[in-house]
Amino acid sequence: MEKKKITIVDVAKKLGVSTSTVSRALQDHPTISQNTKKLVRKTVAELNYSPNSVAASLRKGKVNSIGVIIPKINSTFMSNCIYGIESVTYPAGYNLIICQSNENFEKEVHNIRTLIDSQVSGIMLSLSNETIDTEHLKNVINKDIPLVMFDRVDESLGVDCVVNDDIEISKEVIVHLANQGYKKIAIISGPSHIYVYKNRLAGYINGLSQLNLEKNDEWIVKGIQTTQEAFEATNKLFQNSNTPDAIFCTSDTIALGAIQAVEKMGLKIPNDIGVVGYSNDIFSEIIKPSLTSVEQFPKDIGANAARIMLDLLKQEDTLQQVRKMVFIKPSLIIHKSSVRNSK
Amino acid sequence: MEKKKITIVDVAKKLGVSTSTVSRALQDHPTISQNTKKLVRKTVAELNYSPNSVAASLRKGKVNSIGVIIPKINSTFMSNCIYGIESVTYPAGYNLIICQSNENFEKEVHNIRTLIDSQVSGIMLSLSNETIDTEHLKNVINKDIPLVMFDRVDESLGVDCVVNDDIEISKEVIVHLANQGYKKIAIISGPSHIYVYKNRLAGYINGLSQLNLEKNDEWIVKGIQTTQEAFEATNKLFQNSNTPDAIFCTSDTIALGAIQAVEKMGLKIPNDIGVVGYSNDIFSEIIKPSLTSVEQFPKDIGANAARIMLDLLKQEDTLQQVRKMVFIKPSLIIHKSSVRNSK
DNA sequence: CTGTTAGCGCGTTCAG
DNA sequence: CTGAACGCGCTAACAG
Repeated sequence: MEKKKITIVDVAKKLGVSTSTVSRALQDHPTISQNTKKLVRKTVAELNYSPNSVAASLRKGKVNSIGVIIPKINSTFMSNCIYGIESVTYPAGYNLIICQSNENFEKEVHNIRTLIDSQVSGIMLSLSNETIDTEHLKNVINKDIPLVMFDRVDESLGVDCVVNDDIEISKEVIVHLANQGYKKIAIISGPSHIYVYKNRLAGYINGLSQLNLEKNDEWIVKGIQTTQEAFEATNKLFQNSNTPDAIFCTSDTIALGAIQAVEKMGLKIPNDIGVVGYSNDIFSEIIKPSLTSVEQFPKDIGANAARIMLDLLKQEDTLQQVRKMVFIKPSLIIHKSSVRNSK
Repeated sequence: MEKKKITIVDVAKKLGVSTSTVSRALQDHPTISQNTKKLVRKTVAELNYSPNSVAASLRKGKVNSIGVIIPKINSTFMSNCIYGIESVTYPAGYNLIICQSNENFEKEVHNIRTLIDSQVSGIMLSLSNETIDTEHLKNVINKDIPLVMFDRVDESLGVDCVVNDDIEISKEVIVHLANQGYKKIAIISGPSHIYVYKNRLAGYINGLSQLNLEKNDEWIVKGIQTTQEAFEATNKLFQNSNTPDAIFCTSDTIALGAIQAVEKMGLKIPNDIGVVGYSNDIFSEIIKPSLTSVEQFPKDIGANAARIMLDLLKQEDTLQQVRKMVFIKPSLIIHKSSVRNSK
């Protein structure tokens, strides 16, 4: 029971017109009479014809899809980036082909190849953790395929990027803590080869300098990822003779471990120790004391990256060599963990 | 500065062979000599040629992508479904074209149209909240495009479905509460036209009957979605003369509102009132008391749905009329909110 | 083992 | 306002 695919030819035959007439009618071409258009639409509906966009793409040499490569889709941050991207690309008539690198370099390279072969109009990318070599991206650039990076970017490639303004907001965290009377601020951060952690640390150091606060290498802990690691790191932090009175944690996961350790030591948050997290997970408000945290705007990051992509897609011919770097400013959500009752 | 696209013709010319030889070599066709294959690969690399898969698709009448339509990508549940889908489809060589309906019926219909036009090999779908009419899906079925539904499904369409075993686990929730000595169990649930809530409610009623527990229409609250609504609903629940001693909330969002209301009334969880949530959000463990909740396995749902899709894609010709309904059993994660110190 | 030929379904000149 | 004819880039008969 083979079902024959109905093509534009079938529509044309049934109506006794040429295929070009049908094609034009479907695209609302101005030189086709209203009457013919109506007839065509009617026949299309009757035959339940759907245009083959693969054929159209081949003919036009253009595909209406944008490829997106992200490390993992099942993270709040990334899925919200996609959400933001889609909110911009959908109204513009583009489909999204979404690929995961799974933090794997080989897969990222493979994804790039597939997207190039699929003739996507452009590629939006957030790098995998493993990616150091970017030869595969140079290939994209060579082929003149518009490329926009977001969040996990490589600035050195000279492509448009959209990122969190991690440095600025981290400075702001320090200012906030200083305003609350904390003077000895430690940081527990993630691996420094990752773009975002590097910047959060930079903002911290920057903030300390600006406010002339004490800087102490023992108060700078890097490479922490899990709550458990953060718990241990915090304990170690308080084994020094000179102990901090506040901790800036560059993720909420880290903050959770820090809080557990601090409470176990019998110290009170926020009066003895101030704690600030990063990413404003759902639980920040719910835990006690509620956690001051940095809220990011992944939807805006995605939407901005998508807007740049659409611009790139429009100009295309005019090879203006402008390069954009967009910084999305996160906000500091102040809760109880960093607000002293009496300063 | 037009960059000329290099095609298979360019490769063939440079090598002095025919295009078919190149085509076959690239597909590792058995009748091509090893030597020619090596030569072709070399030339392909030199010219930086990438095959145009749009043209190949048109020729073959087959596209190696699967369309996925979900209500919203930025939910833990859905993004994990996608993760599960991708983990199965990627190794099989398929791309995912992901569309969001945004809980909007019109957009869902539009998405379906786009995917059909794109000639996707198959469509995987989780319905929008708004969707009641399923004419657009009948169109997919008519065109013999493999269709698999997951989570938010419509059983009446006769297509393969993968869902949570909501009924079973909800019964289990009731059994657990009964074991803890709760006898007057209320339910606060979402809109009943949504598949999952309908089933959770069914499981609840089923469980009560099975255990011969008191049934009371005043203890059945439907149509609740936000924490705020749950807060109010809980208050109302306790204005009756006959008040419950446990509440089964069919989402953690609802549970949060219920807990707030109960605590405000001065009742103690779990001794006065037991509370169970659904979905085991990250915060369930963190809040105090920690929340007993149902953990779902979205990755498994996605992976199973994807496996069915691949099967469908393989058989295709053999029109076996088998229909599958796969139930993924969630687990009950028992925390403090439902475990009485003294029964 | 390789070349020749035809055509997938559509959009777009160029003629009327 | 409409039709005829060509070709986008590739694969798959059919022939050698």
